[in-house]
Amino acid sequence: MPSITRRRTANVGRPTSAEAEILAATQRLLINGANFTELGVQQISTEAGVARSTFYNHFRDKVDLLMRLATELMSSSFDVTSAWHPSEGVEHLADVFSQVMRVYRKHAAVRRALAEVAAYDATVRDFWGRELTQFTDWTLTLLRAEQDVGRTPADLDLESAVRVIVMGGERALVDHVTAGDPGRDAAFARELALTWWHGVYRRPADDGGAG
Amino acid sequence: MPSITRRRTANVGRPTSAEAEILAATQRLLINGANFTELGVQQISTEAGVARSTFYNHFRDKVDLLMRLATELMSSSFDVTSAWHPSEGVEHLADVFSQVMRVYRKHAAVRRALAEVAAYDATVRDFWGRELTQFTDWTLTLLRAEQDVGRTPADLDLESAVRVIVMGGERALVDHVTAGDPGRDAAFARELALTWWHGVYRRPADDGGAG
DNA sequence: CCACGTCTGGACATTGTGTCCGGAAATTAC
DNA sequence: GTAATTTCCGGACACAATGTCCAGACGTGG
Repeated sequence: MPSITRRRTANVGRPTSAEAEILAATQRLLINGANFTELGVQQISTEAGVARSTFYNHFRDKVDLLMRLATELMSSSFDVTSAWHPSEGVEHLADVFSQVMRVYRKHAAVRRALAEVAAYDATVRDFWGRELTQFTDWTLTLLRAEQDVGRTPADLDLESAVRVIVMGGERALVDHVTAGDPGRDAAFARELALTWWHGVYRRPADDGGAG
Repeated sequence: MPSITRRRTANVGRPTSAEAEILAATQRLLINGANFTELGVQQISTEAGVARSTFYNHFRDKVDLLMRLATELMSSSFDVTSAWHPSEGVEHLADVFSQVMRVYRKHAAVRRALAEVAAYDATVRDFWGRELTQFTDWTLTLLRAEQDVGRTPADLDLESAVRVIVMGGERALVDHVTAGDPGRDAAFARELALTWWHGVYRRPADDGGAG
């Protein structure tokens, strides 16, 4: 893959140029349930009301387009999550998950596309992986601290626990958002929070130190 | 997609025909780390020492090939799992997960390919979904029974819990197998078992009713 | 030897990708 | 207003991969 290049030169003077049109069109198509992989450059261009060649004036290829969409849209759900701390208790954690779920629902289409392409494209996979690394690192730090203070069992296998929480959690969340009943978002968030909480602390609901 | 058709006519008379050759070659390529999506019919045929047209004599397309590989190889890890019952306790559950992990490691390549294609192909996604449905149903039944007997908290949201366990667990498992240290399979299995156990029962390690 | 089924190798139509270019159109600079 | 610059259009091109089709080679069993 060549370098990034192709930075717009005088985009400033033209607010809604073809570029924005293409990004919007792609989102529209994705939201309508289109499958990113079998979405041709032609279709995207047509939907955007733009010549196919124009697409290539702005994007190296479909993957480039997807990444741009992602960075543009993905108001990191990480910010929401990382604000939480065990001292705030389980119920608060459930609230956090609820918020994350809202973010997921909002950007569901793009996230679906990301997951889809990540399965077979290394570039996107790495990008996505980097995104998840934030969570992994954060969780690891948090769990280690809890363990040091003796709140979490000493025999907890940190690496495995983090994997179960981050990878597993992400997957369950996506599955709920794509297949579950939106009316039960809160219930799901609570269940997820409680499962992690008790799973990791391995004891009854002693509100996490109520402190 | 057309119907299933294409059943071998006189396969019996020739044990190791092109068909087996192709299946084996594909596995070889996958195990060597090849990406199923960017694996051309030409490459597969060449690797199998067979003409490209021969490929189409046996498989409708690449997806067909993948499904055949899958059903042939996937000695359901379900059998292993479904043999377990809560009365056997957590540690036994960890053993079960260890066994499942062995199955996963063995068929890792094909499973990776399945996950990959499932991301963008409906046929494979459905197939894969059906596979997971077994687990979902089983877990649901089990949890409901536990809840009826009052061993599991009444406020447990069944549907969500199942999602967290099955989808999340599968993902974490795959992640561990592909990215984790094989030497720590047991540790991971145990962590997974303990997290589910305590997460679902929400109380300390009262060995699950000890029978 | 003949019939049958399989394998071969190549031709073919089709679809999608990414590149390139000449000219139209619009924007900016002068 | 005119010239220069940039973008967009639309179409041509080369290239790669799919899936279909067929004529002929090959080998086995009757």
